[in-house]
Amino acid sequence: MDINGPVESTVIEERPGRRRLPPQERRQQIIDGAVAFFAEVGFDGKTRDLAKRLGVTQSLLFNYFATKDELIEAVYEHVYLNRLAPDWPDRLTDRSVPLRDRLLAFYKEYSTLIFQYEWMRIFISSGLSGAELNRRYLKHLGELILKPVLHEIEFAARSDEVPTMEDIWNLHGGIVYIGIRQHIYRTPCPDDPSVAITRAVDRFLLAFGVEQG
Amino acid sequence: MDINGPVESTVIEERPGRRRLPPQERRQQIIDGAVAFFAEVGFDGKTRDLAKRLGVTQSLLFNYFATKDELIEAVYEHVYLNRLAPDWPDRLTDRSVPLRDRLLAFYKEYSTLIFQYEWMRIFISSGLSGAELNRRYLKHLGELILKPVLHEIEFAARSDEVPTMEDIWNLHGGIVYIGIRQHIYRTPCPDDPSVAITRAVDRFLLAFGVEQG
DNA sequence: AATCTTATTGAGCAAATGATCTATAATTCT
DNA sequence: AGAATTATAGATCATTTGCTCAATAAGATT
Repeated sequence: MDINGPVESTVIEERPGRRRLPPQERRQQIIDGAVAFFAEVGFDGKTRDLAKRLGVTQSLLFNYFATKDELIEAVYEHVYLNRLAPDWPDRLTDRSVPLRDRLLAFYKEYSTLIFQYEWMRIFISSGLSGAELNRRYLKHLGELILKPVLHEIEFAARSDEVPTMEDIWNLHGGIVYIGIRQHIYRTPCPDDPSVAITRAVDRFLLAFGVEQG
Repeated sequence: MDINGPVESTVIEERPGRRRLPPQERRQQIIDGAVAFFAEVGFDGKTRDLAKRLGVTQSLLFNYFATKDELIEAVYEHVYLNRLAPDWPDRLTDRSVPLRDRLLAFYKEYSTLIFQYEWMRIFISSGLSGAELNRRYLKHLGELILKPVLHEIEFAARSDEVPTMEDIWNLHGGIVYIGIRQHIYRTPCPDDPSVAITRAVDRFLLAFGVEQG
């Protein structure tokens, strides 16, 4: 017996006629669709194709976004927003936790966030087209994440060598490259990148004599 | 006194009228211009803009290439061709040379080849758009370069750990990422990447106990 | 049930764009 | 120098594409 409310509400209604949605909701639906669409075909994808995929008229898009560029801007914001969790700087510098654990926790969490089709492709596309948000994101990443990582490794280093910022970018790049191979090049990749990440982090720490438990 | 022939022949003639070139030469000129153009604006750049940059009519382009896609294909071939020097597999496996020297020689040579505006951007653009040449290139890279590198490091390894193919891709990705930051993200980068490369290679070799002179 | 509000549609415009075709003039050959 | 060849230009076509606007109907209100 169905006592938990209308299950049929979860069934997608294939009603071919027009479907009237609250503007807020429709706007979000368009953005979500646009993210998936532009990730797949690039920002030169045609608004008519996007509309067709949404099951909606092309002219409707321009009711919610004055221009295509404005829609793309909304896509940027939706994708870039909250990708850098605000608590990472604190967690990365919490010296009550072994540095290796902090780094592994960060990169495993971060990689599940960014090793996603839509993020990877929109990130690279927007980088290619010189989007301001892209440069801002990388600057934030450097300042809020990588620079603290540098200092933590410096602090924990037991060897005479100490890492440079370029070394940190190298560590980071090697890891990000997994996502690039997966979603940009569409090359065969390990299903679970965490072992490659672990090994990369361990090699890095080893080079600077950081204790690894 | 000018006795060494007509110097003025090296002066670029700003003749505004039509300039008739041998087809072979014009074709090459168009390809070269297209490489620079598409690298800058992406493959959705307009043929009219390309023609204007070349100082030539748009219709002329279609005299040399039946379609825009055919032109792009020619751009791919021009850019991808001979990027992987055929002697690297041999040089990388020449055990009369210390492994570290071989790796450093390869990556310094390879990085000067690929850390270039046009290559980097066309490589990434073509990867995004799923070009077949891109996947073929990466497959070749893996088979002809990275797999030998793996075996050489395995052979030279003095630690109990031995690298995996994923580790090699990680080494490679960390290095390539320099070029991505430079030309895709247009982020501040070291003028000379060779010190970062050297340090990355040394960290890698250290992790597997390879002698480093 | 009738009315009102407005989200959505469908037709269509103006500019952009890939591609075509004929006229023109640069270069070569005789 | 004149004729022949053909690389190039200029005009133009057929679609495509971002965008507009008046008409329509879905859902809320009374």
